[in-house]
Amino acid sequence: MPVGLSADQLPRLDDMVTNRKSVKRGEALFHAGDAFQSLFAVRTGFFKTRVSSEDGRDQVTGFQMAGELLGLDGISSDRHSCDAVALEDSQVCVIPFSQLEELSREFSDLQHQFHKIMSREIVRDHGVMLLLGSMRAEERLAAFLLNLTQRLHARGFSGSSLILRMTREEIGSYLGLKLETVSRSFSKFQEEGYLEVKQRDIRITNEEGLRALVNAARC
Amino acid sequence: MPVGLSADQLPRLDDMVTNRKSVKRGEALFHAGDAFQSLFAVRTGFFKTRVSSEDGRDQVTGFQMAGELLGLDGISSDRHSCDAVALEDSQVCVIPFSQLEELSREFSDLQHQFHKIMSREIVRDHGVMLLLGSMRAEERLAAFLLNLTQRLHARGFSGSSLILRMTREEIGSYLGLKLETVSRSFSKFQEEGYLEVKQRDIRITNEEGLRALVNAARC
DNA sequence: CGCGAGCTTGATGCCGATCAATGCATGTGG
DNA sequence: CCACATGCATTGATCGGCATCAAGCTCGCG
Repeated sequence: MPVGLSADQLPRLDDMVTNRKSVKRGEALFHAGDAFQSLFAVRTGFFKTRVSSEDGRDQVTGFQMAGELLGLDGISSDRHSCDAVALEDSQVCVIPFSQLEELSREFSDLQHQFHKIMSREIVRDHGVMLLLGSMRAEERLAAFLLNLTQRLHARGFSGSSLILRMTREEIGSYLGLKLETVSRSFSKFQEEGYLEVKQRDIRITNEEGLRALVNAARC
Repeated sequence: MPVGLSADQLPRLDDMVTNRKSVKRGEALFHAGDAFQSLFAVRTGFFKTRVSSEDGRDQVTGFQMAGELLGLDGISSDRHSCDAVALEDSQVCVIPFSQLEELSREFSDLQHQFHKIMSREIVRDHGVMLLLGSMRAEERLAAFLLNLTQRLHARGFSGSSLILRMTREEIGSYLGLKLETVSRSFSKFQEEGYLEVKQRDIRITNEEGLRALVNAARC
């Protein structure tokens, strides 16, 4: 679990998260409606989360990579409210939520860290709302790519090249666009010299350009 | 604070929330960048929260009425990440966050309730993302109105008529639409007999119709 | 080698943005 | 009390970005 913690907590925390679980590419870690018992920390692999409305519509609400937490949505009603699907063969730590609450009553550091993580998820969602509510297609894609590379970079990967784990359609669903629009934007970025795109293989050749695009003020 | 709590906690909780604060219409309870110290529970009145990007764009991320909580965004970085602005003269309870964490280490019910509230906010945000990412203008407005009336109804107000506390522009910002589109959609709803609209005074005359609109599947 | 899932690219159309004018309510000063 | 200013809402006309429909392409895999 990606938290700052002090020495005496470590063994207890270790106990809590001994339980591991593997999820194959394409399979769900949990579905909307499933009973909520545990949070999950991604150890390896890559996930998407997805909500659906009664009619067929659905929306990708996030992509999660190593070190990120899944399942926070389930606390509110003791049932998960979204699906979490592995985009590649993955492994997670199972964190029984009642144990987490118990431990965090003992260790205020852990408690505070957990609250920060939930809050960060709320702040992230607000950022996505801003993106969905007020950016145009290319700005959305640029913001998405910069966010992805930043997170990958923080995990020791290159800050300038990446392999997409998700399809154009999934990117589109996340960004509120159709897959064709995503594809066209990729092509546009390539023409403009911001990216080299080979299917899911992306190299950023002009990060400043992308950044400028996102911050393109009141045009 | 709108939580289920057991008897022995009440006095302690009361102590925590004795501090009140009034906010006049148009004033901010807090701004993005302000140091975070407390959460706020709306006692009376009505708020909007709003995030801004570096360029001028901003996005309304929510509307809060009596009993709802403000400030959860601030936990993640010890600074608020959005503005909270009163849409009418309002009063809030100040809830010092460190005290809340302390108390919730003692009382697991309170702890769990608080976690549920944060999780509910995440689930709500996912719903808004679905709305912004995949609904068309009229569906968005219908969903918004149904959500508002449902929350008002839960507070003892009429389930079928309401007075909007926010402008068309604020509704539009929340729904990812321009104010003209919001206005046109109101007019359309009136023509179709779903609503009676007199400026900010709304009467729902065909709730089922609105509900059907939101659930209009894969058209 | 051929199939299928995913991706690209083109042509067309529609929804909602934009631009612009008018209407309506509230408030203010002469 | 009226004239006028101001903020918000409505409505019309036009435009543009993205969706939609459609065709071909790429690559991995049985």
